[in-house]
Amino acid sequence: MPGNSKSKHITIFDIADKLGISASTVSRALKDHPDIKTSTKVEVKKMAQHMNYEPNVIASGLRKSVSNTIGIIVPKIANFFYSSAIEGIEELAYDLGYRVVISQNQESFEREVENAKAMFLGRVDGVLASISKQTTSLSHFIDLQAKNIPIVFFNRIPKDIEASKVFSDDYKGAILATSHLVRTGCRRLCHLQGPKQLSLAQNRRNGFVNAVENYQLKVNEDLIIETGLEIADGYRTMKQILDPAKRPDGILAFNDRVAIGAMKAIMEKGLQIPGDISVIGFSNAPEAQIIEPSLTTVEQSGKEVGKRAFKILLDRIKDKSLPPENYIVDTKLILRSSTRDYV
Amino acid sequence: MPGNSKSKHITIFDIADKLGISASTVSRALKDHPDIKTSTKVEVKKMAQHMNYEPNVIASGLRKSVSNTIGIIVPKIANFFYSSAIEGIEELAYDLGYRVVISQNQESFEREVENAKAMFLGRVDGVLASISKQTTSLSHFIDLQAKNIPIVFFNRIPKDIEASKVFSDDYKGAILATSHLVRTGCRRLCHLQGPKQLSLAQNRRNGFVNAVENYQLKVNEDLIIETGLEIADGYRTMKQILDPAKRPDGILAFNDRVAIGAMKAIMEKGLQIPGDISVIGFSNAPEAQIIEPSLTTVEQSGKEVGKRAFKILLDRIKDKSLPPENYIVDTKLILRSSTRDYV
DNA sequence: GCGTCATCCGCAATCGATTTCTGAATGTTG
DNA sequence: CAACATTCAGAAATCGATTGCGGATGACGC
Repeated sequence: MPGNSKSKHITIFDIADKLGISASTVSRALKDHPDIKTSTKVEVKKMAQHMNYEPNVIASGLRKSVSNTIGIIVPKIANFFYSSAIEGIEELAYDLGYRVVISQNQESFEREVENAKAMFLGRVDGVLASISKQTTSLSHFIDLQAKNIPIVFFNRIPKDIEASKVFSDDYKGAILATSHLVRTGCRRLCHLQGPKQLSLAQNRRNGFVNAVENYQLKVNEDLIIETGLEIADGYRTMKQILDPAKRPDGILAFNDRVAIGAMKAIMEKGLQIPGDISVIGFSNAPEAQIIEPSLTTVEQSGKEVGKRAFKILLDRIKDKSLPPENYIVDTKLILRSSTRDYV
Repeated sequence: MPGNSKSKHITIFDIADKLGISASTVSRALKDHPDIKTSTKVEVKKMAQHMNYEPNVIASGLRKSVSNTIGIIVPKIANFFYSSAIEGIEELAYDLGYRVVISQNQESFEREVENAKAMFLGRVDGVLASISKQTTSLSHFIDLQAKNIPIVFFNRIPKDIEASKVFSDDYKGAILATSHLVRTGCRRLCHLQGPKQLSLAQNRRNGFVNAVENYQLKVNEDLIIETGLEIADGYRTMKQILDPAKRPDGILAFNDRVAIGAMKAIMEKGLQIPGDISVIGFSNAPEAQIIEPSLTTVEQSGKEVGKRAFKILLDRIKDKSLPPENYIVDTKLILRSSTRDYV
């Protein structure tokens, strides 16, 4: 318990009084302003330390109109990809003295609009956002930009907006995965596609289609089916196409959870994975290693995406005139047991 | 694009000028101060809306010395329990106009101390914290309290501190789980115990021991083994006790991940779950439903814990004189396929 | 001895909202 | 119509740090 901590905060005035100098000198001394001579600086710093001075970032922020805070908008925090991304962002931000405030849109457009507004009210210095699956209009983000708050979109990115974007190479990932299915003997390929509005769903689909065509195989439109994001969605959708006559022998799912749902449906039918049907997911979520057989999947590092997005945002906070920048985080295929070996 | 949005923020002075009144009147009118007559209030509010005025929370916070921000310290965001807790907290906080800033201690004591300090610097109105597994000293939290910042600990709670605490009923959960093992025929019971410093590990252990004793069974100290938090820990530890002579027939693991590691080790040996060995986890993480056989586990709702903790914190932010309050969130056993049915 | 500079530091304004103090205008009562 | 109460609203101080401008001091040259 050092000294007289009267629950009152120490200010630069307190230091100034103690030293018989002015607050402005204290302020300058503390930040090594050249106008202040070294001996004074030393004295001030010593006293500041002695008095346990901690600058009030609120006051400083008011004056400088910065908050040293960045805002994150994600669909749902309790989702491995997003919590990983946040983890990555927080790590970097923390070391640079930035605070990270979080809000979730819960896949709701209205909520996302509110989130964006709250970010403005909170005077964040910049925003990292992943849009909800409902989002079509972007005016809430454009408003933010108009107020000179830089935005970097990550993972779930909107198309029609001039802004920096960071996302995984879904297209390449889908190509890799689909090619692997073909090269390990699959011929009737199926894609359990994600919500159409999401550009990453489109990219995965395009990768799938192009890879199939590359191998001179027929793209069976009946086997490209839009589904949801959850295990139940994969399960339900898969059940519909397990009819022996038309069933696929290789599946690229929109994500790992959908893949797992599909696997459950397949195994329930008594079919073998990968013997009868190979399955590949997307994300490399923790569940992918748990399911039996373990799930071959396209790895997307949420942490890496988050970090990249943060770096790009930081540059734009420091220099608002920088043009938008896109960054595509590499993906790779993680081979596990839900696909066959090469023949 | 409404009007002249010169990227300059609208202030109460701008409104005052436009209306030919003073800023103080605007301030009062906007918050329905009785000194202001209704007609003025209406005018001011209309103009505020018209000019797209948004109060500057930084400035208001500086004056009122509040930040409408609460801080959360967790070990790791990308962990289902914590991300669920944060999700719950954020939901409540958002609707009440509180911002949520997050930092993770990464299971490091030093980092936690820094986190706590950063919370103070950021002038948060209150803190929700889960301590790292390394934490023994608590002076960083006591400092925070001394500065009049209320703290509510959740889940990972320290013992020796006068503060509000919210945690799951680990003791009861362990009793329920252990009793279930006994009642479904297990006789040689094993507990893969979590890090000793964590009080929740102690509570689970105590529940386990007491339940075993309740059934007049012998508590085999060799089968109470301290392990880590991860799949690999469960796997490694389990392997050591699969010696046919001494192997257990029922296991209560510290958490689901440890349980899953243990299951992998058991199945690798060719043993049946639950035929030869029953396994119960703790948490009801998403992985518990994925593993085959699906894992019987003690459910702990991170969301519920987070919400409770936030409510208690909020009360203490509003009235700093409130005494500490403890809340124990109920747990229940989720029966799945890693345990036998009743005979 | 006086002007010129450089060095060092303080005054006061500023950021935007809030709040205390104060006073003017209006209304009420005898 | 005087005396007093009530209503309403402005001026200015405040929160704490920052910063443009300028004052004070001393060194130096001519």
